[in-house]
Amino acid sequence: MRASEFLLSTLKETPSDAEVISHQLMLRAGLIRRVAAGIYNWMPLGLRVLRKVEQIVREEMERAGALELSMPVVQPGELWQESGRWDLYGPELCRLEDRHQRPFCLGPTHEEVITQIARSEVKSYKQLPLNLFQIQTKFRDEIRPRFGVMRSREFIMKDAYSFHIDQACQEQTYWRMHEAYTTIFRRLGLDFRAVEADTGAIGGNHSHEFHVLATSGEDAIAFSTDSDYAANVELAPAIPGPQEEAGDPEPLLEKFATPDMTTIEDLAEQLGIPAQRSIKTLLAKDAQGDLVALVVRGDHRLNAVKAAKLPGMLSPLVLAEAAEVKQRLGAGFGSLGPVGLPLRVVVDRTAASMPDFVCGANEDGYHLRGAIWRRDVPDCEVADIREIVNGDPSPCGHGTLEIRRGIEVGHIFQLGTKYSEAMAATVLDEQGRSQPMVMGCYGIGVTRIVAAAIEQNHDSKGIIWPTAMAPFDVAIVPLGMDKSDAVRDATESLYAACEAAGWSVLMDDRPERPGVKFAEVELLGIPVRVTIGDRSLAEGHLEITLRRSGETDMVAPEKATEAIRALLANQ
RNA sequence: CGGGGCGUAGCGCAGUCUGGUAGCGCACCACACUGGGGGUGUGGUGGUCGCAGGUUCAAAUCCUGCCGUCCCGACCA
Repeated sequence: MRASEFLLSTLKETPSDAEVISHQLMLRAGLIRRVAAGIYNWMPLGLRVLRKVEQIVREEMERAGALELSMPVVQPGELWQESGRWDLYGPELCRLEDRHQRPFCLGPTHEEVITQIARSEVKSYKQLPLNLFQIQTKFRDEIRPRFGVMRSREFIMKDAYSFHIDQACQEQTYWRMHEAYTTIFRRLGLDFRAVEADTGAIGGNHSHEFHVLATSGEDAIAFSTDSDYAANVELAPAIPGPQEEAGDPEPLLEKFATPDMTTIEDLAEQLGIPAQRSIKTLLAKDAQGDLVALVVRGDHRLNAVKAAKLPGMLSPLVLAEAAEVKQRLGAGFGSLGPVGLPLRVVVDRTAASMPDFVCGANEDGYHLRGAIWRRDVPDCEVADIREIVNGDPSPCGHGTLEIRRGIEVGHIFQLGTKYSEAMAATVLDEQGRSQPMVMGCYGIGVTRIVAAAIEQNHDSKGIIWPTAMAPFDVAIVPLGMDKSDAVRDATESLYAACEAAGWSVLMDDRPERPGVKFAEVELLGIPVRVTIGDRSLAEGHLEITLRRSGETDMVAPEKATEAIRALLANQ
């Protein structure tokens, strides 16, 4: 590709409405342009990247035995009513009517359509298992689209759905997809982790999210320093440290005045009580609307996902209102404690291992010290309800947990028979009995991958593409091409040689100054740059510069393609 | 959905408080110089000042309504 024939729409300045680095760089490099909130054009340069990602995803899905198909973006409301999601999905589902006032929606996902396909095409267990995928535009009317294509309303997703006669077969495909995803992200050249995730409302034995690690990620994930264990922090079990020795003699329970102190920080700052020596008591509602006390150590946070899974609790977790607490218990939020509390009390395992503790006295302006679980709160339940923190022992038994941030780019889970039952997608088994098909579902955020890759791979000059995703493999930057026949000849012959070698090449044949060309190639993040100028040509070589390291090699023109091949293979 | 910010040329912004009929930098076009890191000069193109209504002799500026867009928040006691 000659730059003079391409649409390079780079910006020197950062658009003011872009906050995160990937969004800024995607706009500056001219990969995308905004059309409306959360809706973007993919410009020629950006589309090249997108297509590369899609192609790798497609190849690995096919290698793993999945078949590509294409389902519509516009879907009949009827199908969604059948699955029950027409009423459940909420305003994220963009609904519309056709000219006959029939309900339709823009597909935020395709379970309904795929299930309809399966029930009409698959009649026998002999046709199973079946794994179908598409790379398709989705629309989710997000409350708050943000971060460019990272959380946009219209986006491209690879979604695959598998159908099975039983759970065991589904598990096999599940792990095959796990492997395929691992290969995909490795081929893309991304630093990623597969992490155990919440199986959510649908259930199933497993669910894994694939995260690209980046400090700007929206999700927190925990992983072991010494093993492959990794989990979403929502899910990772919090293991108490070694049990502390009880004081001897046992401390006495003692009430003391704490005027205007209603937070753990107040106690720490004003009375010097370390947060690790106090506990905090939160109140949530159970399914009957009764209050339940949830207790964690002062320096820990409640994990709402874990707490919601306690027997009898509302899910998602609902915390109590201040007014109700005041009325029921006669004390404000900041003065609560488990001692003598006439409620069900659930204590986090780590808090329960404290030999004694400081807590609210259930009376405004007072706290208790010297409280001991066994003696003062004999009827409490103990459970894992806190958020893990850096340095917690790993649940796998090896090493400690480290928390890092990630961008979710893939998610695989087990659907069971939720949709096949709702939509009567059944097959006959070996005994001739009708069975709902067991389903799995596997998604990859294709457009999000592009942004995530930039979050992870950039510097002050711009994007640094992993080679597999780069819009061009090689940039040829001739200097003074219009003035020098030597430069022109060397450039044209290298261009032809690179094309012949099968690389995609951007040849900057524009009459721009060198600084402009260099800055642009660096902003675009093309992995290898070949600079051709009279100066170095006179000394018998071309300059080959790597985007990532900035290193430059001097190479004889006839050895150039060989050198480029080696560099591309190494990137 | 709640709170806040912003809307003036393709991009970044000033001008708004204190009303007088629109400006700067970048980009773009032409020419000249320059020619290995976003160069210099001269001359240009481009704007219903988000939209609608109101106040006024006069509105980018004041008032009202609407729209768009971005950010923050939506469990921590």
